[in-house]
Amino acid sequence: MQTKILPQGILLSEIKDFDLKKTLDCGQCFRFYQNNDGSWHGVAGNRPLTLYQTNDGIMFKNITKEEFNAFWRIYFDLDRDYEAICRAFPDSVYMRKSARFSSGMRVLRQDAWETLISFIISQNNNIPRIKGIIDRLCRNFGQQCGGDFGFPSPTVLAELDEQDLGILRCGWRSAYILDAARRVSAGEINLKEIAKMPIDDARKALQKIKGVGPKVAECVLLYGMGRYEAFPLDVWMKRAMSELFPGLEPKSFGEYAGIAQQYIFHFSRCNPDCFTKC
DNA sequence: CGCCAGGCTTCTA
DNA sequence: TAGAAGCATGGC
Repeated sequence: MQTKILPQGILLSEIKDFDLKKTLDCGQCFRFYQNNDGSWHGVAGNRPLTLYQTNDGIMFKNITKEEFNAFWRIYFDLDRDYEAICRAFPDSVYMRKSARFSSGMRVLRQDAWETLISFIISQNNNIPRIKGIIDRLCRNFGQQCGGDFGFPSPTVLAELDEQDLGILRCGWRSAYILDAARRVSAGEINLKEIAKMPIDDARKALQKIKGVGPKVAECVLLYGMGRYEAFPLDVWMKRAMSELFPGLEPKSFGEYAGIAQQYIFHFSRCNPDCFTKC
């Protein structure tokens, strides 16, 4: 991996396994959108970013090398060798198909709070609407940063009530958002502590929040706490496990099971005919 | 228009 | 303690 400082920003080259579309459009984050010119724009926390793929590599527009190294390099998990991780996955036809189909996708290291709220919103919902609700959440209650809006803090949301959240049009999820905000804001739930706990303790701690069950907790651990052994099982993954990986369980996929999960999720969503028709 | 969405809580047997 | 109903909203 090499970085070059150019007038437009930081150009990242000689990087293996980094595909922007697969990474930003696979249902792990909800704040990035593709522009008409093919570039991507989004916000993580309070940091906006525009980036695009060129013949020479990936351009991170208008940022300093310091910001790249201190934040985006970690966010995009650029120091991990995905090829080596793939070699350690179980020897299975559908594992190989999933890894090949999804190659270039990286599992992001997002903020735990933002991930918690995002996946509370995601339940029994579809991705376009999830993105819309999160956009309204940030526009109405987030801090303005340039032309964008950051993700609102727990303390800001904890002061609101269900009427205030009506503007989100997120239905019954607003009670869950408020419960999470109040507990985190009060220190009753400490996300930094939870991130370091043994994983079963962390799961239990997260599920104390209203509206957080096994699936949402697993997503927070994987996408928001860098716990790569976490393995979210949604309806698609449950089906994939029983039909494509009979006899295997999350643990069978090892230390980086979460990456395997993301590959399999993407593969099976894009190829629903891989399941036996009945 | 009707079905369904990266589930969870609550109710019922 | 397992299984199903109910949940608000809108994308397709």
